[in-house]
Amino acid sequence: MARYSQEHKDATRRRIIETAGRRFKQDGLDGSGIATLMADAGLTNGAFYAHFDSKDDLVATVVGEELGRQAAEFGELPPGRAGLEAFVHEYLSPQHRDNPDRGCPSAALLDEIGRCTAATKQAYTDGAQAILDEISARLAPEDPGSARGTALSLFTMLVGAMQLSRAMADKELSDAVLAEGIQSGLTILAATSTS
Amino acid sequence: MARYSQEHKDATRRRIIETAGRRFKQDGLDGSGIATLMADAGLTNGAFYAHFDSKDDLVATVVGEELGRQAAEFGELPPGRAGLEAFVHEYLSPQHRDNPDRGCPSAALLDEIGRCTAATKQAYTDGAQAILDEISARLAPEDPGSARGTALSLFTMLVGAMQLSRAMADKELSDAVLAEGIQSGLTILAATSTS
DNA sequence: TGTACATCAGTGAACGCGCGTTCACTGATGTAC
DNA sequence: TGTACATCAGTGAACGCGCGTTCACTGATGTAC
Repeated sequence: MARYSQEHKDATRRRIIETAGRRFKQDGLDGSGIATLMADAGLTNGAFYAHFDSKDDLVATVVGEELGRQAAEFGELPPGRAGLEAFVHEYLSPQHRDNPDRGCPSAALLDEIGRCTAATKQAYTDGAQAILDEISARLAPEDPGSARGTALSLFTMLVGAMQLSRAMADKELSDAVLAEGIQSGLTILAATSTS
Repeated sequence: MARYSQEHKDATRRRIIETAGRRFKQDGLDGSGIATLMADAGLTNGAFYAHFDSKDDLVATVVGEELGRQAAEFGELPPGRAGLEAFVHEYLSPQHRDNPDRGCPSAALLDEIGRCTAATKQAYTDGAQAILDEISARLAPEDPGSARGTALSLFTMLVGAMQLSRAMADKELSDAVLAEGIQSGLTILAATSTS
């Protein structure tokens, strides 16, 4: 089976990227091998190198794709500040906690990204800036730059709280982390609502 | 060389734990093999199993030890709320960012801990509660329970900000994340200073 | 329109390597007599 | 006090395994004539 059209190759590449995104977020960057990942995508290991130079190349691509998607998803939220409140509730939900494969790449992978290649860190950096831009623009539409600090505070708190809730051995404690995180998130939003 | 005293065995075990703590925080839990780690501790791979049942056992032990040490270190800070301000500054310093092996285990490993065995998550949970207790007690000495939410907000924001600063490809951006994180941390502390 | 050829995505076995773990062995020390 | 023995932390080679990567090959399709 071979010699397909460019659209077919693009579709296969996209399928690998999306499968890898799910697996990486579920099992970690080191916890997902190429062979398993390709089998998940309905292919064999050898085909991988028709699409990517190396695993590092895939990681950088996936990280860029995941963060770009997350930034774009802000467009689906209710407009303005209300959208951020909805985001806080969705982000710190049990569904998000229990399904990392469909969730935030930062919550699943951020400490590992700090140990990755320069290309991966660059892809992450670009994507994170886009996300912080989205948050800032909703906090202070007339002067987004002034809300950078608040946006960063909200984002890092959410990421830390989700990681913490996933690390809790006890479900009640984990739920409490989510609930208190939501309160903190809304407080951070409220603290700037008059500006 | 063998048949040493109990103190010798305890010292060796401690040396393995401390070497592993540094390596795990530097290269990740999956990025540090037993053989390399034991060589770092001045031993050969086989000796490992005279001290631990498995790598999972070591990970759980190290996570517990690291968090316990971090909780204990709050005792070295200036008393009261001023100690928390000092903690925020130290935590979000370039030295901490650039030396993960000597730094916070949560900043280095939290998303990986969420994928570990129940024993490791339990060790993390216990240690994290001790840390949150230390922070709460300084925020509201007369009623620590009331400051739980603020303590959690501060801790998760610091962890998220440190991970983010380490993931930035650009040094200036990384420095900006630290600086804005410090402002956010002090704001969180200030918001509860009247209660 | 029909035929010969070039392309290249995908196959699947194989590469060397490091992983976590096992195991027969060593030999300095503590204990028993 | 001197001797024989048991202990067990540590050694280092080996185990099977999965890793990332390579490679000779396949065969359906697009292109050239």
